[in-house]
Amino acid sequence: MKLSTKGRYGVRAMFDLAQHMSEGTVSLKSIAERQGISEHYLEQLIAGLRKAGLVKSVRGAQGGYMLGREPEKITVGDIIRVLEGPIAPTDCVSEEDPECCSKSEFCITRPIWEQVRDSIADVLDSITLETMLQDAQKYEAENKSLYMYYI
Amino acid sequence: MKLSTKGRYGVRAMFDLAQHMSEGTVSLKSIAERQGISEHYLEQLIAGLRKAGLVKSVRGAQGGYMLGREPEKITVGDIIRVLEGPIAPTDCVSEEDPECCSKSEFCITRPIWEQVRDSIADVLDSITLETMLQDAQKYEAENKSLYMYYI
DNA sequence: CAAATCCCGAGTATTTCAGTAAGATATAAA
DNA sequence: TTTATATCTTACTGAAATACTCGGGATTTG
Repeated sequence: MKLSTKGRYGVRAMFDLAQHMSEGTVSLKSIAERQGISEHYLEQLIAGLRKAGLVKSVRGAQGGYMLGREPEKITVGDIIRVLEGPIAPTDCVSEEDPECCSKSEFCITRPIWEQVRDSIADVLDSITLETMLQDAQKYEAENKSLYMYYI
Repeated sequence: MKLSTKGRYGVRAMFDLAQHMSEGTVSLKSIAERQGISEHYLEQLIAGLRKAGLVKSVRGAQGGYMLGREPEKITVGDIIRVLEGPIAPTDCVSEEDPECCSKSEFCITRPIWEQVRDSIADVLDSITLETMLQDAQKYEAENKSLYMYYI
């Protein structure tokens, strides 16, 4: 029941992009440096985010990435689903095409995993990049400015 | 963010034990057969459950296993924690000794993983073997008796 | 004693994770 | 037009986890 680095790095990279929205495009290199993530590895993750429309890219010199849409329209759930796959504590309750065990019409444990799935999805879908930006501003206003993103 | 077979098999085995409480001890072989789980593999899982006090064992012929305490005092969360470790979508918010990234006093993403952890724990801790037995009885009363446990 | 049963440690094939490496393609600036 | 700066793409790799299998030892009942 652990998130892999894909999901965690992905959320940090997307938040980094949200923080630097005003700069137009942001290079992968600068994100990787600020976040302490391998550049090549982040490249693979962001490729998925781009295909899903969560980021846009501009090639060539002075190119880079930017958010695919407004930060209030991107949830943590969106990012996690792209990078970790559909939310599913088990295959039989996957958000997309659940692989039900054909042997059973009824399973005593399935409702449990469904509840787990829904409670995770509720949390992740309730948090947008915009709410994260607001939280960050709150912390800064309280002079607790020493937050970082190394997870 | 997937449960492994350890947790899933473990919950099924414990529920099986709960269903056969009246029989005194239940052999590993009979649980494995009913649940369609490898006997040797289940042996390893139940060893952990025994060390945690969730099941008791009786050695020798006619021996077997039984619940370590009343089914209303055993939650799905208890079982999952033994077999999958502390609930923790990331190491930095683990239920036991979280490994915080020393680089940061404050992290914008940690509160998110804390919320995820707590929502999972709330679900798993709210369900006991007793509530599962009651659910099973309800289904049987409705003649929907074809439930199975193969996940 | 023999059979049934729990107990214990080691080995193993497969998959996933978390990258690394190498090069192709596109564009802005000199 | 060349060069530097970027994104894009595919392939490879070492380490760890997963989901078992295998072999044998200890304990109790009939």
